[in-house]
Amino acid sequence: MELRVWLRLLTCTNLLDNEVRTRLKLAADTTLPRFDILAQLERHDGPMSMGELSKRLMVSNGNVTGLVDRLAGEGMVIRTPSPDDRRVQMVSLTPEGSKSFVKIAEDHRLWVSDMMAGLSADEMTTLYGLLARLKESIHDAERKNSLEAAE
Amino acid sequence: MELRVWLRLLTCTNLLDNEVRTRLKLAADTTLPRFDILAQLERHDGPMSMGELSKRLMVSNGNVTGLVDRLAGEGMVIRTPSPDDRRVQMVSLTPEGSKSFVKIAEDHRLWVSDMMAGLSADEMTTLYGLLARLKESIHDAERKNSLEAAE
DNA sequence: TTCAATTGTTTTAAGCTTAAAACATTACGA
DNA sequence: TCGTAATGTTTTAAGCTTAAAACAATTGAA
Repeated sequence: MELRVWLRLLTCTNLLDNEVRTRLKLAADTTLPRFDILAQLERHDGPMSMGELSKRLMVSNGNVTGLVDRLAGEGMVIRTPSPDDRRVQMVSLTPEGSKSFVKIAEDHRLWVSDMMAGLSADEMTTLYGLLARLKESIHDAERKNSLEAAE
Repeated sequence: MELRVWLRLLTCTNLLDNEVRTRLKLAADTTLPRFDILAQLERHDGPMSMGELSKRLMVSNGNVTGLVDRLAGEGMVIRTPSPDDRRVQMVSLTPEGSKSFVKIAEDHRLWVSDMMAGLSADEMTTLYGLLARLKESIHDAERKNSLEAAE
């Protein structure tokens, strides 16, 4: 049973994820990782260091370096050296990047709503709750596992 | 609300997925895509063509080429030309590949069960049902979307 | 029979991802 | 002050992934 739930969870996530990526490509000729960077920058409202971006997005430093390279090449973001610390690169949205993000973000919200439209409000609430429980369960298992490993 | 459910769905899937990948690496020094290939071959019981593998796993042909290259390098699978059609490459598990798969598959099942242990049988059933509903909802949205695109 | 379309596989180019190494700079203790 | 440890970023090597191009072989219609 656990394997079947896991398989279905994976199927749903992949369906949704692929659909979002496809539409992002078609509608805005961009990718999800790049969109995520723009989203973080927009939310933060002001320049952000590479390291902070990497921490917020929970991806490696090197990954952010490459993504920001491409976004900078597209004129969506700009890198500026920090005045306080010469190791640090600050990244900020250009006006074009900001404009582009706002436009896509609204589409993105609509796509997701659209794909979940078949579930009632009650079902959504129940699903939301169960996923919270699942998250806890996974965390518990991870904790238990790392304790065992530490022995 | 839809965005919040989506975010939580993604979080759960990524947690579980990353944990499985990490343990697969630690316990068997392999990767999920390679494990998936072995699983298909084991289930099929007999040689399988590259194209069939690619269709079953729902990934591109080129992707399978690379994965099978690596598995063959590790001695887990073997490629043999089809006697019927000289375009076709058949892939089969070696005894070592089969042995290795059986060992890992049992671990894999335990890991997943372990990470879902916090949910009751009722909760699992409810979650399973809701995910089925979600899957339908996504398919409906995709269908609607492709009809619009065809206009 | 012949040749054009189809089918099966591999290669190529590009992007995402990570871990680890390499660099650059800062911080801090002797 | 000096030198080492820590911190921030980039580079490198490896793997996964796709779409599209290239190849190889088969099929089928004229």
